[in-house]
Formats: sequence, structure tokens, C-alpha cells
Amino acid sequence: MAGKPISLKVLAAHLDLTVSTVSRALNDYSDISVATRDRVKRAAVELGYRPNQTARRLSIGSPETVGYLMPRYSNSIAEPFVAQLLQGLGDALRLRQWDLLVSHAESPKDELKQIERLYQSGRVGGMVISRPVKNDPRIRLMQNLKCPFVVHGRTAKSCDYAWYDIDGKDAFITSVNHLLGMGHSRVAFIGAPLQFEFAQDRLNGYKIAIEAHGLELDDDLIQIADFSDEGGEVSTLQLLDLERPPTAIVCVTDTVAFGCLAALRSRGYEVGTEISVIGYDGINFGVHSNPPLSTMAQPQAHAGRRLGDMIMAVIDGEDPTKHQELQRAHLLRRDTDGPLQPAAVPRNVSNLEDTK
Amino acid sequence: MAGKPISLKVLAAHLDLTVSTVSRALNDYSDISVATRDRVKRAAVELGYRPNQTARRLSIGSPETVGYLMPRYSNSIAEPFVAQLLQGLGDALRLRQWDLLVSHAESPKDELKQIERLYQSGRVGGMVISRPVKNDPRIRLMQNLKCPFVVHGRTAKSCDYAWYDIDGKDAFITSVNHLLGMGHSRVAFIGAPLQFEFAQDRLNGYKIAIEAHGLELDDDLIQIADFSDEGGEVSTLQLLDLERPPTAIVCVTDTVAFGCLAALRSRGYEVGTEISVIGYDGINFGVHSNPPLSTMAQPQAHAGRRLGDMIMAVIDGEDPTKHQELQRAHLLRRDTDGPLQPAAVPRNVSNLEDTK
DNA sequence: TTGCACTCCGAAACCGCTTTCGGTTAGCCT
DNA sequence: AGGCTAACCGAAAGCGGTTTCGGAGTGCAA
Repeated sequence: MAGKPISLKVLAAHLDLTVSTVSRALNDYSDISVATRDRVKRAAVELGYRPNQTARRLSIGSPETVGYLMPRYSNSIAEPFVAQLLQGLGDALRLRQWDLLVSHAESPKDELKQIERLYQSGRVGGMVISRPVKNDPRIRLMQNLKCPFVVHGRTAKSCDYAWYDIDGKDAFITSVNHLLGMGHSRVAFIGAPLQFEFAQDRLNGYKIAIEAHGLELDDDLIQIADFSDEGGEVSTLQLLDLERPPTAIVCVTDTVAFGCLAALRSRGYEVGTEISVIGYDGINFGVHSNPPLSTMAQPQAHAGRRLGDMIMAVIDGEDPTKHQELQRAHLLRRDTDGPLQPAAVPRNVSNLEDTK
Repeated sequence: MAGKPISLKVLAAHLDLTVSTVSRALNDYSDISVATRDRVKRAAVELGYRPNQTARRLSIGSPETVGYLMPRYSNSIAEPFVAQLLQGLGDALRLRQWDLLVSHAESPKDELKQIERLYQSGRVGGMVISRPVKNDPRIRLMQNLKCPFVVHGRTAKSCDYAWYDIDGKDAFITSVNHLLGMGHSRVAFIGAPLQFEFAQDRLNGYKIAIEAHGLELDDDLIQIADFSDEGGEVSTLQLLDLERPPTAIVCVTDTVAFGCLAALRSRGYEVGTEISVIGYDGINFGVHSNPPLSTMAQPQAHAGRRLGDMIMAVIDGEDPTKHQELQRAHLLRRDTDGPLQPAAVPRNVSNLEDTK
């Protein structure tokens, strides 16, 4: 079981054949008799022959590997979806015997270098990236390089590459509609920096839903937070300090929502009754937050699998624009959303005793 | 910027030199004059030459790649540490220009196949695995294959391979001591299946601390849960239904602890005062649990980096047993631990009014 | 018997890089 | 002037596969 892996040469010698014959036998060439083909294959498994992939890849001219560029951390909470995404990606690639290479960079410039190195040096035959920003330089680079790629997220409604995304606009229309339907009229939005397309997208959904109900957009109710739980916390505090604070808040991610909940608790609010909060992502930990977070859930496990299928298709030369998939999130009600309290009175107008 | 990547051959032709000269010039061979070396290097950057890694690796006989076998999921809460680990691993490998390959399997047998394929086919020069079980077949396989590897975790106190681990025994001694020091005398342990060495290790710490205080081990207080939040929940309920329920609980992971907290809330306990809970892992979401979870925190970001350094060293031929690193966890107090209430009376002995 | 079409396998080039080995040139010494 | 040593570079053989091409056998018909 130990020892050097056996090469095609020794396998051929063992069979008293040439390497070329053995190679073609293993690859089911038609100009090899079934007799020797079977004989070769049997010997191959007996001797435990494993073709050297490096040699094979050099020869066929394909790395049979795709790279995944991990998103850079913007905060201390680990990206909960990375592991699931990798799992799905790996499953899809393994069907074709391709490998998955992961890399990550420390700065946007470093990301560009990584992509170029990985592709130009023939280490990967394509890339998967997450979380594009507007006019993303990585995408421009890969297009110039003619490096096949798919994007987890979109940068615009219509674009000329392959992507997989969740419809954030639709999701926020759903969540805001849900809140408005429960009687809320002042619902706030805590978003992320708008250079992230998904942030813009979700904000758009919020605005559309608000205006569709004949309400006016109030800039005070739109906060752009740092993309983290701390960011959600400070934004929430600012909202609460408004003259007319909101009665409901939708958050751009669950992580931001957790910060939001923390701020509300610190001010003594009873979330779900006095004030409503809805997050976005559907991460499982939400069951354990205080209170359990209502959120727009999405099929994360599916994403990796689909992205894997798509990158393989694009590498195969299919038209990238034919591989654009938009999934919908669905409202997962837990405990942080509820109808507007009839007697709800803003906290900061000096009659605290009423609400107790 | 587009077009085929340029090869050594065209670079050599462009310089009117041979490939061998150019290759040696780029690799700083001493038998190349500084003049031509500089000329070659300058031309290389000008033309944007990127050596084909597949060819290079075939030639030098090393894949310059290590594989990471992702742990299989046992529950629905995403492994928060995978992303951090990969990041650290990637950093360490990138220093040597090595690549990181990730793979995962659906069953233990599949894991063995993956390892064998990856190594025997020359795709990886070494492996990193997580969460070993007792007498782990993966480890035996890699030893037979002579595949360099390092383990995230240990299978026994003394073993003949490289590992990085957190001292779970020490951590549970610390947490149990902390609770006992606050007056608790009935502290329970919710663990994971003992085939996982870390589960055994942490249980040992618990036992040692209990006995060191002259207390007797009570089997009723030792629960082996399914390795998930649901598991923590059912185990906790069983503990609460004891004749003499515990006044404090230590949990084998934070995830289990979240389930524990859920169970306690469902029974109306005020965690942190009426009953104490301490988890293990220090995952950041613990800040947002209800209540915020006290836990044994550990330097997760460090682990990947160290594992990367170690696997490189082992691949370089260093003695694996010289690369065994034991880190300590430290108590991170949040809100779920507190002194034993003097008047604490078990809930299920019919005088509920006292405790209200 | 010659010819022809198949069947089946070997020879050899190639993928792009590394590395050993050998040979040419220049410089220096006697 | 001849010889010896360095300094530099070219030639070529790998690494372990894949793939094209051609040639040796076989069978069958003319």
C-alpha cells in the first residue's frame, strides 16, 4: 500500500505493452481490442494505478481546476455561508473530476493579482467570485483575460456574464409589505455601503414597497451601516434617537440585524411587539438570537451547487448570459415581527410609563 | 492583455536565447551572467510571462498544493470556523507559493477514497484534516500511504504525527473550576459522542475538575448529546427533569450550548442567575444569543496559520512529532455564568412561588 | 497469389518547464 | 604559443501522460 505510485510506464511494462496502447485502452479508444482493453483495465485496478493528474493536465492543456476567491472579511463575524458554498461547489465539480482551489486576498488590488496569477499560470480554468461591487474591477479583469467566471451576486440588472443571485429587491418588497400589512407605517432600512450591488438592490426593494403603499420616503429612515453587527447597532441607535423613530426595521443582513436587536434591547424595547425587525439571509443561528430573528431565508446550500454547474458550463464554452439564475428568498417568521401596537408611543417623547 | 499566455519558448525566442538559459536565468542559477539574467528578467515582466505551473510541477515532481478535507456536517449550524481556518491556511501556503485545495466527502468511506485519490494522483503533496475520531482510519491510511499530513485536533495524548489542538481538558477544568468557585456543586456536562477524541478530552477535564474538588461524579449529570443545538436542547431537558437538577451546565461546544439555552428559556429559567451555562469555542455569534453566552474562547484565526506552517514543515521532511502544538482556551465571561443563588431551590419540587 | 481493407498496436511527437552535461569562448599563466 | 581554468550558454533528456500517424498482421475477395 505504500511506495511510489505506479506510473503508466511500469503498468505498460508489466503488461508487455507500450504506454500509448495502455493509455488508449484506459481511455476507451476504439482502436484497441476489447480483449486487451479489459486486460489493461484489470491490471490497472490490481496494481492500483492512478494517473498522475499533473502530467495529464499538462498534456490535455487544462488544469481541471476552478478557483474560488473567498470574500474578504469586513468584520469579525465569520461568513456563515462560505462552508456551505464550498460544499456545494465541490459536489458539482467532483462530478467532472475537477478540483476546487480556494484563495483569498487582503486587499482589492491583491484580489486582482491573485486572479491574474491563478489564471495566467494555468492553475485554474475558471473562477468563482462572491459579492461583486459596482463596476467590479475583478470582473473587468477576467473579461479582459478571457478567464471564464461566474459571479455569486450581480452587479446590475442585465449584464453579460454568468451569475447566481437571490432577488434582494423582491425579498425586501416582501418583508416591507409584510410589515406594512401589519399596520406599520414607519419602517426603516439599515443597509450596507452602496458600492455593493446587493446593498443597492435591497434598498431599491425597500423603496419600491414603501412608495407602492403611497408612503413617502423618509431619508432619516434609511441608514447605511458598516457591514457588521456593530454597524447595525450604531445605526439602530441613530434611528431610535429620531424625533419620530420607526416602528419596524428591515436589515440588509442577519448579522446587521443581530446588532440591531442588541441596540433595541439596550434601550429596553420588546422586539416583536413594540418594534419589529426582519433580517435577510436566514442563517440558522437566528433561532438562538434574542429574540429569534425573523428573516428572509434562502437556499444557500443550493447556491454552491448551481455555481459549480454554471462555471463548468461556461468553461465548456457555453454562452455565459444563458447562465443567469435568480432565486427568491422567502419570509421565515420567527419572533421579531408583529403587528403595530395600537397604543404604541415613541419612547423619547417623555411618557415612558404608558408603555410599561 | 488578452490572448494566450506566453510560454518560455516564445520568451526565449524573443530574447534570442534558448529555453534552458532563460529558465535558469529566471531561477537565479549562478552559471548565468548577471547581464543576461537582468535582461531576461526585464523581458519577462515586460511580456507578462507567467510560468505554467502545471508544467513546472510535473517537472519538479511536486504538486505544490495541499488539500484540506472539510469536516462533514453533523448539524445545520454552519461551521463558523471553516472560513477562518481556510484563510489562515491560505496565508501560510501562499508564502511558499503553494495552493490550497479543498474537498469534502459524504461518508467516512468516501473520505478515505478522496484522500487516496488526491494523494496518489499527485494532486496534493499533503493533507490537513479536522476533528479526528478514535483510531481514525484516515490517519492510518495516510500513514500507510506515507502522505504527509497534519491534524486539527488529536486522537490521543501522545501520537506519532503532527497536530494542532486546543487543550479541551484544560479548558473544562477551567470552566468547571470557575463554576465550582462560584458556589455551584451540581454542575452537569453535555458532551458529544465519545468517538470524537475532543469529546472524550473535554469530558476528562470535567471529571478531573469535579473530583479535584472532592465531589463525586454523578452519571446523571453527564449527558452525551447529538452534536448539534437540537442535541443540546434534549439533553438539557433531561437534566432538568432529574430529581436533583444541576445548577450549572458546561457544554462541549457553543452550538450545543445554544440548544441548552433554548431549553432553559422554554422552562422559564433565568440563565446566569438561576442557572449557569458555559460553552466552548468562543464563536462570535455568542454575543447575540439569549443571554449572551459565556464560553471558552480560542484563537481560531491562529489555527489555520499554524496548520499551514506545520504541513509545509512536514512535507519538507521534518519530524512530524516535533510539530505538535497545544493552545489554551480562555474563559470569556458574558452573561450566562454567575454565582449560585443562596436560595436556589430546584424547580420541580413543587414550590415554584419561591423562585418568582 | 496478389491486392485491399480492416483491426490492432507501437513509435514518436508533444504539453511547458527543469536540470544535467558538455562544449565554446575568453582570460591568464608559464 | 600552448595549455588550463573559469565563465556562460546550448543541447538534450527527462517529468508522465495524450494523441497522431504509420506499419504489421489478418482476413477476404479477385
